Amino acid sequence: MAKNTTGNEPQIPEKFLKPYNPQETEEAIYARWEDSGFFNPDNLPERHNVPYCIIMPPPNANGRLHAGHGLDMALKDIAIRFERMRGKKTLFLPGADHAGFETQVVYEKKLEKEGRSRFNMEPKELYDEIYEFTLENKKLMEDDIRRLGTSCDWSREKFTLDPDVILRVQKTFVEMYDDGLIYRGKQTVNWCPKHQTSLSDVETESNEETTPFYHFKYGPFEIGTVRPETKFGDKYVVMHPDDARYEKYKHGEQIEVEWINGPITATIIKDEAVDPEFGTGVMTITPWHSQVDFEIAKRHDLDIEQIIDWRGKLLPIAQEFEGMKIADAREKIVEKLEAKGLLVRVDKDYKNVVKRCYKCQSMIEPQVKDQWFVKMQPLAEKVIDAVEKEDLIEIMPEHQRRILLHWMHNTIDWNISRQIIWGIRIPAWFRDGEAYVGMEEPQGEGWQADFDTFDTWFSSGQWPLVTLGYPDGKDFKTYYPTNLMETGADLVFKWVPRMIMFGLYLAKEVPFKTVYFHGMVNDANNQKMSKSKGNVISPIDLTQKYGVDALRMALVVGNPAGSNVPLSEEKVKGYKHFANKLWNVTRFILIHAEVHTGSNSKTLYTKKDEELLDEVSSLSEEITKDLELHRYYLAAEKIYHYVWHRLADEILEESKQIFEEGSEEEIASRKRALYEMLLVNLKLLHPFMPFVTEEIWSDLPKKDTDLLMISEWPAH
RNA sequence: GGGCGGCUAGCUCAGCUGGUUAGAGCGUCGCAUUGACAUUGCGGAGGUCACAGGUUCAAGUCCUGUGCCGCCCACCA
Repeated sequence: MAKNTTGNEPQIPEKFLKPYNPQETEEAIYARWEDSGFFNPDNLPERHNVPYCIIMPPPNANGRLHAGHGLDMALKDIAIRFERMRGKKTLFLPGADHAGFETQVVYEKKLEKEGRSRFNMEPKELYDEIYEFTLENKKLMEDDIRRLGTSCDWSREKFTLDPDVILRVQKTFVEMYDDGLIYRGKQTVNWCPKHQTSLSDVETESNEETTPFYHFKYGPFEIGTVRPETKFGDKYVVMHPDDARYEKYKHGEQIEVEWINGPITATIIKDEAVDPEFGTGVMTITPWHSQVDFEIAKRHDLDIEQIIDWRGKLLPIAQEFEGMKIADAREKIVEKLEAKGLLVRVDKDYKNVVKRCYKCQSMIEPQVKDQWFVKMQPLAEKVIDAVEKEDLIEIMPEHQRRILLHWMHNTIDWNISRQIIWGIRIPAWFRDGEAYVGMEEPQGEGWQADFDTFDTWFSSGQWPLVTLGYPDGKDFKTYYPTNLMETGADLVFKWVPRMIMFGLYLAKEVPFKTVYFHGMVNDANNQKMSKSKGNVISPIDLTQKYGVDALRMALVVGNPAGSNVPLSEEKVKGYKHFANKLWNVTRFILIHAEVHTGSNSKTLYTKKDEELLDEVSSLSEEITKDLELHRYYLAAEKIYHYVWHRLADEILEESKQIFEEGSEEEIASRKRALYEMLLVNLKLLHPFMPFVTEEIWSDLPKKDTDLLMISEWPAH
């Protein structure tokens, strides 16, 4: 108990005599919340009757959380805690993503370190190892989510490889196939020669690079290329049909030209894809290794030949260059053409856009491959109708709406086949060029199962549906469409439109009413965090140093929708000070409340104190409004400002004077008012700083609920 | 090539539908302070709101243009 030196000192809980120490309390508080059962909406008291649901974007189950997750979890948890206290029946549904390609890449790096390779492993062996690895990491990831104070219902947690999820995803594929929305086709795909898989466009990075641009003599023409190594099969020479310079050459005409490995017969093709303004207005084509060329070849029914194999080495067509890697072959081929007098000139500082694998930076090799494609146009149209015409989804910040729509207006068919083991199997079988799609293996001999797995976004696109148990689940009926989808701005392409698409296709309803995009969490200088720059800040380290509440405040204050937030240790430290300030405010109020509590509990408030209480009420209303409008950054700043600079700096200071010189009525009124103000402030702060507020609450002598987490919000 | 942002105090940024002398945090300078506060308080300095036009009784805020910075998308070989 408190030191009792004069005999008049108050009896306040001893813990308030020391500074607030988050490390000593956070774990126990989270356990209390979890044990209370109130994370599960089914256990909430009766007043919580209107459903409110947020589905957690499942973090990748292949490692710890990063600072971005910290913001992600904080914003959602603020919304959920606010709505829970307001009496909503709140479901915050957590999950974990197997993260197909991402995880496989992480695991391959691990194998590499051990001197192993996935290419020497049985598929089943590899799958089982990654599965085990993922389960281990999933636990760590979940610990981190708990650590951040996230009030989600763990009893409903979903993993993207849960059997029911797999089943649903496969069923969707079959249904879409039956509806004509999925087809198998030979198309140019983005092939990563290192990872041995095709990638979607969002899994590649396009950067402008300086590459030598070679000009060669090709019969009577001059052609340009940055990729001489693909030119072996070039037997078509293409020009624009209206190009007057080449009028005398007729479409389909054949000419003999001297080329890399001797004379070949070239065919003249006229096609409007050629830009007469670029170079000489003449090009040769390599349909297997270029999307544009492939399209031209298809239009004119030309031969299509593979030049580079799946590992990035030249095929027998290259004759003496067979088996060489691209980089080596390029040089040698140019030398040979030069020796033959066919090299006209080289532009050394030519700039062009090079596509690379977003994970390993290998140059993407366009390859032609049989893959499953989603026909995007009919699906995108539904999204456009829902978002643009019917305005069924509020998107924050507003400009992301335009970006999303722009993407939906310009979408191309989506390759969903991945040549990796770590994912959900595509339910298809092949026999003699015939394909069968269905949930069960077809009858008959000789069917070969498709080895490929789904692009991870094909399954996570259905996340709001599968987590709630579409189509028959009780939760689906209660919580779909969900209220808020809060996620990173980078997912405006990858994820959000796909969820809307699948939601409209399967459930005929948008999956969420509001989308809130947050920006990136950068370092203190607002530079992107990256391992190579060495400026990565671990959220968990920060919580250990300063407490979770401080981290949450630092991430949220001054961070409106869509903007990037610089995270500095100084800022986090500042909010640790704030937690302690609140702690001491409580101490002050408890001391005086205890000293002055007497028989006159019926004393009315003085006019002055009524005004103070009114002021808190209007603050509550303002903050409620801000939270309703998802202005978390403003709400957090306002309550911070009030507690520190109004309550502590002014009201408490003034109270000291009243306690010294005021009348008995004034003193009694003030001490009651202060206690009221403390209660309201703790409630207003709780969504932002759940731990310190709950910890204080647990020692208050008088309150409306045992746990602050489910106490009643002070405004409507 | 197309799209989207940003430009407000030394730094990081707020400023919602246009409305008094433009705000916060950090930093800085001065003063006070052993206290409810290890982590405190009070006060000060510091801004032609990127630039140029326009609309308006009124513009940081709306419109047009310019400049610089950043991000995203893109199949000119």
